[in-house]
Amino acid sequence: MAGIKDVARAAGVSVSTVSYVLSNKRSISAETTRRVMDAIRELDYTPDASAQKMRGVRNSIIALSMPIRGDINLAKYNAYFLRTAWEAKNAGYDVLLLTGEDVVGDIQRATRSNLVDGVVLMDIEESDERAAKASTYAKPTVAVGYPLSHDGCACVDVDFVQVGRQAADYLYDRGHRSVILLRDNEHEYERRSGYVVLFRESVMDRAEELGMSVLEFSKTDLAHFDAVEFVHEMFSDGGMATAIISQAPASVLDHVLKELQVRGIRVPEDVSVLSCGTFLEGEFMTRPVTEIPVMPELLAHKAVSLLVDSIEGDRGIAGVVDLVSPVIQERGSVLDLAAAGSGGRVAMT
Amino acid sequence: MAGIKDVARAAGVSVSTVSYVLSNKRSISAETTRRVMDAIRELDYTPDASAQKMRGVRNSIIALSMPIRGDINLAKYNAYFLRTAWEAKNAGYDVLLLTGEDVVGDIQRATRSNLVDGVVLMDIEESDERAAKASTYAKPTVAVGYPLSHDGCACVDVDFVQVGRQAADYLYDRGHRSVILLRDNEHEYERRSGYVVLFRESVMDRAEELGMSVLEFSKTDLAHFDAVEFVHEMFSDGGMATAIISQAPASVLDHVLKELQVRGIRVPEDVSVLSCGTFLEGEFMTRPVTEIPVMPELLAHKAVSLLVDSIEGDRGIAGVVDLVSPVIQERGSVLDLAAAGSGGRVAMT
DNA sequence: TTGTATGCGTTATCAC
DNA sequence: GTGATAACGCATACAA
Repeated sequence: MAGIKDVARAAGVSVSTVSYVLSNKRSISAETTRRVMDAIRELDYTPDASAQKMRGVRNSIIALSMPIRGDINLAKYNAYFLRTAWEAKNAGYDVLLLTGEDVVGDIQRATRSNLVDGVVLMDIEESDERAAKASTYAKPTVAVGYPLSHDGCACVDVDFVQVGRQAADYLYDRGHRSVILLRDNEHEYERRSGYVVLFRESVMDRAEELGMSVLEFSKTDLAHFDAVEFVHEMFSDGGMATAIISQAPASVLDHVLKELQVRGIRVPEDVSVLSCGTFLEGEFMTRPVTEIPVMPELLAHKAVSLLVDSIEGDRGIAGVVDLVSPVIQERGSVLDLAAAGSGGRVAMT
Repeated sequence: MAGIKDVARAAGVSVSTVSYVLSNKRSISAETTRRVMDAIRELDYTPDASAQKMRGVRNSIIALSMPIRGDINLAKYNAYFLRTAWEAKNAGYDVLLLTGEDVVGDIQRATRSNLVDGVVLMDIEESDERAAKASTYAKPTVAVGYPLSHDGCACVDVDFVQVGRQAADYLYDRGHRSVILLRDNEHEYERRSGYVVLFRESVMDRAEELGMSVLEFSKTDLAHFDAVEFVHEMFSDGGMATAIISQAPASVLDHVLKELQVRGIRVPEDVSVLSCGTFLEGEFMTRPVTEIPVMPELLAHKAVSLLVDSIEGDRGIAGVVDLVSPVIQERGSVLDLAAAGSGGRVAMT
């Protein structure tokens, strides 16, 4: 490959002139500029990235750590991953993928060797080793998620406590006094209670404050979930519940919708459905479901912005936490009992 | 960050000694080695990647170009993408993601600036600009796919001509003389005829040689596909066909399976189904379908191996084409008419 | 407006 | 077995 010296020779100038033409850091005569640019084109010259970096020029590469687990939800995963990659590129950064086994080691290596300028941690669990060891990384780090230990990095996540409150309030305001909570599968509860558990507790607390009864149903392991049993249990138990708050994956929820349909139970006329902490967009659903979704685009944007700010402003972001307020996505699967009861026909929200 | 000089000072040796301790390129006394290693640990020293690269040490980074199109099939996509990332890491390489708009420019920049050691092109179309311009990249390049112009890069793909022949032969050998070809959607035909069209032509050619009749059905655009119409048309047209060769996405094929089920048409007793060029593993199917799949793992492995060989052996691979032979995946959806007709009960394959 | 010289952190050559 | 130092390609302070 042609180097800056070759360009200089071809253009009949010194190397510094070539460098300055490229960086615009001092004025160069039009004639010289032209000759240099011609030589650059002629030789297909591209500055060597390593040499530039050694002179303190930024890499513009961020590491994206995304462990490949067996049980990931691809749709949700991609929503985060693709969007983060997009945001990074949009901010002028390339993305170095870190998917290895030795996650922490890889990140340490990539940051300490100055390979990357910053790190984004994806698919965060409650006890996330990557986040816990963030202070050992040599570059600013942002976690998309809210792990327990996060001293060394910034965190960006949906405020799941608010999601819980909002879910309870939303149903209460529409006249619901008895609901069923279809929990995420137990595996998730064990692993990433970070948000799964926060949400549950928040729902329960708020419901108690409001005097709303909540029945929990938790046998939602994807492989063994039995929608028939769920619907049966739900309606046999006094049949009090007027709404389902679902925290389960789209496929599980859809099984429930199908079973309801089979049994002639209408949504939302006979039972309302509200999905929380999910990302139903793009999933196939028997019918649209009102949801308080996680926000991949927003979180990805915030994470990358925060990181880039830190990189370019040389500001530390360790310990920063940005919890974004949930936004309900109405899709007509929740009935307003108050309105419906007060005369007119069913009022969808 | 601590540099090699700091380590040298801390260990009371010269920088070259430190370097040699790390590289094992000359014998160092045990005592010196110990002192140096201690200092390295003490200072958390990691060599600077750029400085190393300037001295000719390889980066161990490969670029992975994967354009994010709106209509990608995520499951299939991920199978390729994740596997390629895995293979790369396994070969000791990090992966730099290139998802931008200006694909060719990005690859040129990344290769010419020595940012990466090689390039893998994913999701190749028939007329793929990235592949066509591969000779302008400064590093070896492998395309996973088989584009028309590929002078500058190596190509790795399934041999779709063989897939077509094999599909025809497979059904013919089992007594089928009249089949329906459920084509991939027209959009794919326009865009990536690279393999979609190759396959179709091969099926048609081979069928003609064998004297097997093939009826084409092509209204398979995901959004508008009408399984009811398809099944109706299929069985109203004289009802000759005993098998379906499907080139359609999993979701489309599954609609067909469901419709067949609804109409009481059994698979494979009443009609056989063979899916080609798909990747049904992991997709939800009403019933298992015998398939001649694309081979993400194998192709990813071949692509990365080829690339790494080229990088580490400094061998050129431009123009190399590796077309792998298809392997049929039997899942009992094709009936052996010959065996079934010759006495015994249905023989599944 | 342009050229010369230095140094970034490392590896490898040469000297001891 | 170990140390001093040139060179990698570039950006910039300093000269002119």
